[in-house]
Amino acid sequence: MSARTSDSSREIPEATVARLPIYLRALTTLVEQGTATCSSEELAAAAGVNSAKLRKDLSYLGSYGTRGVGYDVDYLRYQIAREIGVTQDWPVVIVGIGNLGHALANFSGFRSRGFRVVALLDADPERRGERVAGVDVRDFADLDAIVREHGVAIGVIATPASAAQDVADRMVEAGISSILNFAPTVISVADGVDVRKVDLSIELQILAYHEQRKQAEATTRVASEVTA
Amino acid sequence: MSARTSDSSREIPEATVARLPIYLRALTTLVEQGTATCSSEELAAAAGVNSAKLRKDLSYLGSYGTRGVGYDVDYLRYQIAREIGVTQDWPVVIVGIGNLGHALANFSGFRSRGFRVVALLDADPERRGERVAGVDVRDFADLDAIVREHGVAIGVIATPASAAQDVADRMVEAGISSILNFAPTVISVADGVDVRKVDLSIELQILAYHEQRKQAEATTRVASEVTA
DNA sequence: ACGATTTTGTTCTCCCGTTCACAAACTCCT
DNA sequence: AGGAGTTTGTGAACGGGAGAACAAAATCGT
Repeated sequence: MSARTSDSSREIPEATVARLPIYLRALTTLVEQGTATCSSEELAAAAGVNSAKLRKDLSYLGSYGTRGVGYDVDYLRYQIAREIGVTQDWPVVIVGIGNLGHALANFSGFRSRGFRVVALLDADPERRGERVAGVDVRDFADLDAIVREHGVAIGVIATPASAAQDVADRMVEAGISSILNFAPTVISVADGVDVRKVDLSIELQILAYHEQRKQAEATTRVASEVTA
Repeated sequence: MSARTSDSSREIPEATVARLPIYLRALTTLVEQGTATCSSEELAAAAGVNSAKLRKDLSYLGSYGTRGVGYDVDYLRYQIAREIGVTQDWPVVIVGIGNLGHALANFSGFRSRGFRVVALLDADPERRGERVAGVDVRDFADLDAIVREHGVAIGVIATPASAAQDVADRMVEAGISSILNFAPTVISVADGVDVRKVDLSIELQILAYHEQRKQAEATTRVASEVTA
């Protein structure tokens, strides 16, 4: 075991990693439709990307296609799933069971993609005993025990912004090393811990910016037509 | 009106646009704390970015800082808000009032940032008459009338994946030109329509990939320590 | 009034990601 | 068997964003 650095040494670019789940979903749809093989062109169309980009992305994983033929849908699907790591089961805890926490707990896309919600936590005693999506809401203080028991590596923060940093600190302390943050605030964590954030209002604001530009351009065009 | 292309001709890079809302939020926090001025270093820290990047981002909007001093928090906040377009009021419709739709309708970050939910729509007759966050759930067929009446430009899709493309088509037809898509599927729209997507399971999968890598590296390290 | 100090705005360089274009490799048909 | 037709995988060119580094401009102290 020395010359064969074969497998895990390939460094996959971040932009590619972000697209692999999209390809995975497109392939799953194709499998359900009974499609056995597909070309890069077809798969790219289903994923909404350029076919050259798709091929380059896939090339980072290996050579799983056949020239002149295309890709075996089921085989490629498995390879991508394995590369992402969703062939194994990932226990997840959700902290903050408000409106959003409820929605997340009930989200079927978790379960179907290798994620299992092992605990719902909330600091508010009022919420305890409540049962959401078949899981009891428990005390946030139980975090340590739950992480240890289930070997949880991924935590989801669905609390108000004011609580997010504290929750993140406690998560990292408990041993969680990947955090998905829905709270509208920047959280800082130690090196080695990954944080991704999802912010509804930021997405809307980006749309608003472009919308404003579109509308401004439209009125400018009208104005110049009038003066012309 | 020819030499003075002054104002709206500045093309702001997409990466910068995506960060402006973060700066806006950080500035709002500073205002609430009663801070009058701040340096690029402080603001960058609050926003979780590099200070050089922050300054370059702000330079696309104009010269709103004072060398040797920093930025007037309230003034800069207003300038960014105006640039993004959140000084005006944006009417928004949400389609699909399931768990996620509920959470979105109740999300306070909408209202506080210039977005007003003018209608909640669902195709399921069961849901009608229900009242969420002070807004009645109405028939999806009313979309055209509502868009016309309120001048809605932004639509939010919170339906299952199977319905998303159809909803998007109807939205575009009704005159909506910016869509925020929460359904886990790729939707295609005409040119000139902006689509942004938020996908919970994709974010989790990206985290899973990195988590898997971290764990693989940890075991490799242990293995090599054993053989060493 | 003027130099020291602070902090912005901007230039320059590097790197990552996208896209084009084509060679390699496979199938199919004759 | 061999040529025509497909489709993948990749080398190379290109564009945009990130960060370092510095010049310009403001304040402050003497």
